[in-house]
Amino acid sequence: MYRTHTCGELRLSDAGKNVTLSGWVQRTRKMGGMTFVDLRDRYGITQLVFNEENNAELCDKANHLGREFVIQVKGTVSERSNKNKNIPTGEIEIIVNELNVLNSALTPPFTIEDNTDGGDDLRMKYRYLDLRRNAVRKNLELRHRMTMEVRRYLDSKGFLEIETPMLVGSTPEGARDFVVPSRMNPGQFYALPQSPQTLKQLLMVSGMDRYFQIVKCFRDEDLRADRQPEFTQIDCEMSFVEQEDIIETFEGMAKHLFKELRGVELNEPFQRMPWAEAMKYYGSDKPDLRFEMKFVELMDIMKGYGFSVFDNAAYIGGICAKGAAHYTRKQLDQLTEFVKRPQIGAKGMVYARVEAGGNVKSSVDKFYSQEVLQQMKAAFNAEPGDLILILSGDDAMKTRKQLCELRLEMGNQLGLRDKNKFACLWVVDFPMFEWSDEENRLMAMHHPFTHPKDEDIPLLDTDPAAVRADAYDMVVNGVEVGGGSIRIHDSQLQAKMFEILGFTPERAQEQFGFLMNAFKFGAPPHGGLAYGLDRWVSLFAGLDSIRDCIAFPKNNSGRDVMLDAPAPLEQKQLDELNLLVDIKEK
RNA sequence: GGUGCGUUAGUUCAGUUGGUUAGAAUACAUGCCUGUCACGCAUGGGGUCACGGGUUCAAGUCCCGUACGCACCGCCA
Repeated sequence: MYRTHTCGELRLSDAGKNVTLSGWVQRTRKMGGMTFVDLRDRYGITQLVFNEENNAELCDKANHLGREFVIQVKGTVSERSNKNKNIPTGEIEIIVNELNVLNSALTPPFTIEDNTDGGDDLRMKYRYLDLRRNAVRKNLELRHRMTMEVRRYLDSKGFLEIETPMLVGSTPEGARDFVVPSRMNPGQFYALPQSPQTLKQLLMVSGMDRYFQIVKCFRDEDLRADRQPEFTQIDCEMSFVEQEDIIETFEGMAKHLFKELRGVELNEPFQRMPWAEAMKYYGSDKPDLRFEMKFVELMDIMKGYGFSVFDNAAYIGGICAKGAAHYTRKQLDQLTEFVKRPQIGAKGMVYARVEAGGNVKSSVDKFYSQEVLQQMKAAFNAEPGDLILILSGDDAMKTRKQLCELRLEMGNQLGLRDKNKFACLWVVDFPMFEWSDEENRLMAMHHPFTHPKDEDIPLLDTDPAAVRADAYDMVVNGVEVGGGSIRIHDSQLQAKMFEILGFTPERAQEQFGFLMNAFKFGAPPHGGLAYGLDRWVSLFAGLDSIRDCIAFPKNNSGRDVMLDAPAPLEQKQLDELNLLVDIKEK
């Protein structure tokens, strides 16, 4: 038997027991004739003691243990004379009488400790060592508990977990597909699913009624800190439901997760905000509502006083940072530099401080009387000590996005984005379509199976860009943690949708005929939602990157540096698949 | 497809205006130390300054290119 206990479970009440432990050597400390060894496994650390006076040979053996050696020891649990209050096993230690080295180990390339000296790249290359560290292991444990709670909650609501295939057909809309060549069907390709969207809709046609799946999805797009080419969705679909039923079910699940995994009781219904309002007041479809700092539009107040930047603008708007009037000229210049960065793209920034007496002192005083500035102050409900920051531009949507960046930056600087505070929100009434300059046509904002709002259906013929959808996103702390919609279940309406999206009837039939045909055989009204598991875990663990909650993630270039994938195929494999590789010169 | 930052010891980093033998911490090895737990002390080994080219009497340092890493924009139904 390799062990009678783990390295995290022995306590003072176990004193006197003879035990066998196995694990990794965290570190050794030699104190003259005594040697202490910290033995680690995923449950904790237990201190081993070797004493030259008792057994010189054994102590010498312990002195030659290296970091990360795998050992087994037998000994007696003993109360420590000097207790360590920092670890759960700190009141006891093992007086060792037998030591077996099960495996030696090379010196690891970085220290296996909470505060490792290893950089990201190195830790990814030796991810199996990185996973020995508490920080990363805890994230995987949280992920496990989350999937267990998801299953428990959905099972209690009558959902069936059903697997859908990983080898499916490529679809034209949406992200690029990862494709898989078929050996048995020369020249033909599968694609890995971007999501099981159409399959889960077919399960509704099958009468499965309530489906879920914790499922890998694949998108061949560039990566970000919060985007991996393969990621995990909690994918759900329900029949005979309206938007309200789905929101109720999955708000319930969110509350369940908050309670079980974070100990946070959310009793109030989540805030709802139409998409148009989110864009108008926060410049984003995923506003961070941990802090207010709503946009105030100033066109009526500040246009027409000879300040040409504002006079020529299509949008003037600002935010009020409570109590930030103490910002120095240098700090304000840095904020101006921030909004002028190319990826944000503002031309400049106007600021105004509300002074102790209530006077407003702005960077554009020579254009505006105190009277106008007071009107502006009133529009913000600003008080003495507040700082007002204003952006303008000739494109309202772009300027709002710039203001959104500024708002988030001010939230950061003023410490308003506390990782232990949670602001949950449903963004609803998304537009059905958005214009694509690249494609020069309307594209589905959510996906082409989304049901338009009933009252907007007449607009499909007259003004499709104004049509709103029965689509909704859940946003927590400015992170889109999930989204879904009511689906079209009528083959006629679905055909019309493809027409608006620029599909010919033939092409729609070819790509999505399986779905439209299925709808002719009695499709129930249905809808659903998908949560991003990686993002939920990151949110609960307070991570900056979803990589930290994925056991073996890809790097920024989509590479697995541990496996060194992707890699070229051998010619034999290419031949078998009838593939020719022809890399174009750049 | 694009922008920014980075690449120096096993690791994390410093390296001044271009100027002698490239440093620190940590890790590693050896020795001392009988209650440590980030132990302490001493000694030691360890460098293709990412790669290629250029400027210069002289390049870790300046310039150009390439590769790789990170963040972001585009992209992500």
